[in-house]
Amino acid sequence: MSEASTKRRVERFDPAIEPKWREFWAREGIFTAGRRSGAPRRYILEMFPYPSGDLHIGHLKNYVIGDALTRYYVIRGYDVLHPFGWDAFGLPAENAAIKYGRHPREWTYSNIAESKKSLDVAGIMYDWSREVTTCSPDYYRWNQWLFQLLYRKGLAYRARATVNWDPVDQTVLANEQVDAEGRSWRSGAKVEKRELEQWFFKITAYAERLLNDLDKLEHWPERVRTMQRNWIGKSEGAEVTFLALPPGSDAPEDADPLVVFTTRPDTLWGATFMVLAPEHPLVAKLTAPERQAEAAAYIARARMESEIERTSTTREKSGVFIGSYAINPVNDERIPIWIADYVLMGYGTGAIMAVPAHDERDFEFARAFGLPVRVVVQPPGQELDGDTMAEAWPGDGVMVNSGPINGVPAGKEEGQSVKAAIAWLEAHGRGKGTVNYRLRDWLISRQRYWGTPIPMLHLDDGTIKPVPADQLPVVLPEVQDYLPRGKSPLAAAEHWVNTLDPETGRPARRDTDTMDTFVDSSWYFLRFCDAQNGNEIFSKEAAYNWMPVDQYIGGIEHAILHLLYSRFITKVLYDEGLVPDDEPFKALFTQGMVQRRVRTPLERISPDIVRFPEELRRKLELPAEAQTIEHARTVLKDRGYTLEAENDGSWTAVSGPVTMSKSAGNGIPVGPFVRQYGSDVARIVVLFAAPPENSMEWTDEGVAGAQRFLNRIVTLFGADREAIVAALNAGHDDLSGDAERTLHRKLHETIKKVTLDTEQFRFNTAIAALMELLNEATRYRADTGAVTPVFARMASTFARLLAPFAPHLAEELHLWFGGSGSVYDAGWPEWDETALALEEIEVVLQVNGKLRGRIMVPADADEQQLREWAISNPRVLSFVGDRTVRRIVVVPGKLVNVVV
RNA sequence: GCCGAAGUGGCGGAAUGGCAGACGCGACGGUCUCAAAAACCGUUGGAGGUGACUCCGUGUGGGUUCGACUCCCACCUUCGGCACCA
Repeated sequence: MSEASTKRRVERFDPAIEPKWREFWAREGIFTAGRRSGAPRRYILEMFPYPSGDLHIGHLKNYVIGDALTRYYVIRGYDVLHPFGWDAFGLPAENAAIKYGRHPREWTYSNIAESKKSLDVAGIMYDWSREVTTCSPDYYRWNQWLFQLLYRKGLAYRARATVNWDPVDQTVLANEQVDAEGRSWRSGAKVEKRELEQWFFKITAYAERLLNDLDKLEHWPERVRTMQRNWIGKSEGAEVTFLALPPGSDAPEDADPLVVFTTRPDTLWGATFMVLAPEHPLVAKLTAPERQAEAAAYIARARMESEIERTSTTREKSGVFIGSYAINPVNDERIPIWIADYVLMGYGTGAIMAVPAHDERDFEFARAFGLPVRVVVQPPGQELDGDTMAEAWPGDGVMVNSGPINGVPAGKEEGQSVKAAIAWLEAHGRGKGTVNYRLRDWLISRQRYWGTPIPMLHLDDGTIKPVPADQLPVVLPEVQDYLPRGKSPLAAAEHWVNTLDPETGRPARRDTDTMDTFVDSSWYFLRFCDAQNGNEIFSKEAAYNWMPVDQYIGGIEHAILHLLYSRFITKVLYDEGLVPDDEPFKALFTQGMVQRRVRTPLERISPDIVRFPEELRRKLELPAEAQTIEHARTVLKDRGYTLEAENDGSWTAVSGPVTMSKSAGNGIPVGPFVRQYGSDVARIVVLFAAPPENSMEWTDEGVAGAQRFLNRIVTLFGADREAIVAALNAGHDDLSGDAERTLHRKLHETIKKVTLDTEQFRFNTAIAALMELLNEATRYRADTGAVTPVFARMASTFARLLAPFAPHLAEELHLWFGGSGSVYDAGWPEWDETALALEEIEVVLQVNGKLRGRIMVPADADEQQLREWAISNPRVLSFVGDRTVRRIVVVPGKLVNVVV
């Protein structure tokens, strides 16, 4: 160890340097879009949050990733748009208002101020001149404009819909707010179904495009695309028209057409009964008088049940025969009509033909009620019998008992039974091939206060018309009581509700519902392109300038709803010619969660007995209040906890890693952490611990490691700052020494790795590469004992490579090394491939694929030479022994494998 | 049940057909100190050997290949999504 390094003073990374750089960035507008007009553009966006107030580290991860990418592209010379805003409408503000009597607006804006402060002290840099807040009339007026655009295009319509009704809170609930047992999350009451007039957006009109265009989104995670594909749920089949005979009639002229959807029209000849959803509109007419009571009871019961209960696969089949029959159009057979809750009104036509022999659900139903089973697909090598078969046969085979398609191979391909059956149906006018989607239209009405008023007028004669564009926004009125009482709280604002139709002067009532907040977030990324435009939703020019978003970053929990809605609205606006692309987000990255263990101290009541706190006991359902240490250890282990001894002899129960959250109480508040350790430390912890798509565990050890890394940077360069400036000015790098060449090569390897890794979101390995360079540099500095130009060049480059990950320290180093202005104007270093080349390289020698030795050879050694060196190598020879060499595989620059 | 992803040291992870375990954490040993912390240096997949070294090792079993953590087949486990969708 050299004299120089042992005497080196230990300096520490000081978080107190951070505030001045934040002020500097803001003052200089380093991260303001348009600062480098003419440079290549980049739009980087993190999903905007609901403003929940004070942020913890778990919230921060998303923003740290976006900030690192932004800084990387800014230092590379791009013109970057990196804006931020607030998804500020929604229930929490309203609930707080109900609970504390504070106005939702006041509550929301104070939360925004707090959240913004957390982002500021963390040094996450946005172009705040483009900030949007969805609860501001400046924003939601364009929500209303958008609603009216969809209305004009026939994509917004009004219809009756069944909603979840909480009889205790007297309010409508969203599907997500009803638990698996059909109870309200707030009141715990059993939710009822009610029919209400609601507004819908016709997203199903775009189902096919939303599905097909998923193939274009090659920079989206495959699992998100799969989830959207499943959600859209395309299935191809046929609609077949049966004739439903009223009870007691056999005359076809009395019959009503009854359309069913099926993906297996080829099995029509095996239909032995028909099932309608209990809500099906023809049920009332088709129910025989003597069946009336039973059917009504069944329908009432089904109505009480939640969707989840109804669609549970484990429950027994239930249903009621309603006393009438339908005529099967392929063979004119009369089959009984049942109602059963396993048929859903919302999918297909709400009616099915049941083919028990070849459908598992129909089979169960037939066996439960003793209905006949008729085989129409005979599988190869088996003889199915409808009376004895134990389960349905959904597989391949040959069509039998099927009139015109007998003998056709079963299947969906060309020349197989499904296509043949559709051809037959269409030729005879009894049905047609069709496509069905699981996706339903987007119900956007909410009977709640804190949202965008729906900008429509209802006239006394039943006419519904848009509020004229020049009267937008329809501003949310002030109300006394935010508690919904069956209607939106807006309905109580009489002076607001009652207005005049400006065209005719006739009295009109305003729509009292507000829009789903997912409407707000389905186009906010477009508003960022032109956030202050007071005349239009955004200018076409601004949208063409920035859209689509180059990189979108957010949580997997939005994989379906938000992303699907945004894609839909973007397509609508694309069809209007307002945006340049019909997809909003070119690339999507879904980050993992930040987790932290929860530590609960136990009370020690004797040397080997501990007492569990009440809360922990309840949470873990622990049997006893106090336990011996040994027993406590076992009991906790069964619940994923460990028991840890503290230095003072007390004991702590430690949970497994759980996602940081307010409710788990394990969040690390951003402000205090940043003041004590620095935002640069927090960033390194978050980015280095694991690949960003994985969840990561936040630990004290991780914090110490990140701190150590930054301290070692400061220690290595701090004392040498003047010498480094002098060496940088001294001119030529002397690469004649081995140590210098090694350091120079390591530097260029690092530039390459950090560049490529950062572009691929591999921040953990990029930072690992910087650590390796620091290790190499520390070694060099200790061995050389002097600041050489090569070392100085490395130091100044290091500052720039650090800029995406530890921005404050990067600026500080840049300043130390004589840089002027911001490190983000210093340019990103380029690597030199020639610097990566070695004169001598190590080649691996293998015998039968096993490593047996290494030799140093000139980098340009050819295959023949390598072959000779390998077979004359003593270690290789000793492993070859007296066996004959059968083959020699040479990979120049890498290895030689001798096969015997 | 169906679909998808993933299984590598004590831990987070690295290596995507060519030296398994980069980088970090932890642990152990040392230097400094009255002492501790910090910092620094060293060791750290397992087994064997005084040692140079040897054998084993990427969930399990097979396969392809001169060579497999990496590609293919089957299975096991874990996580996520969907789930009576006709």
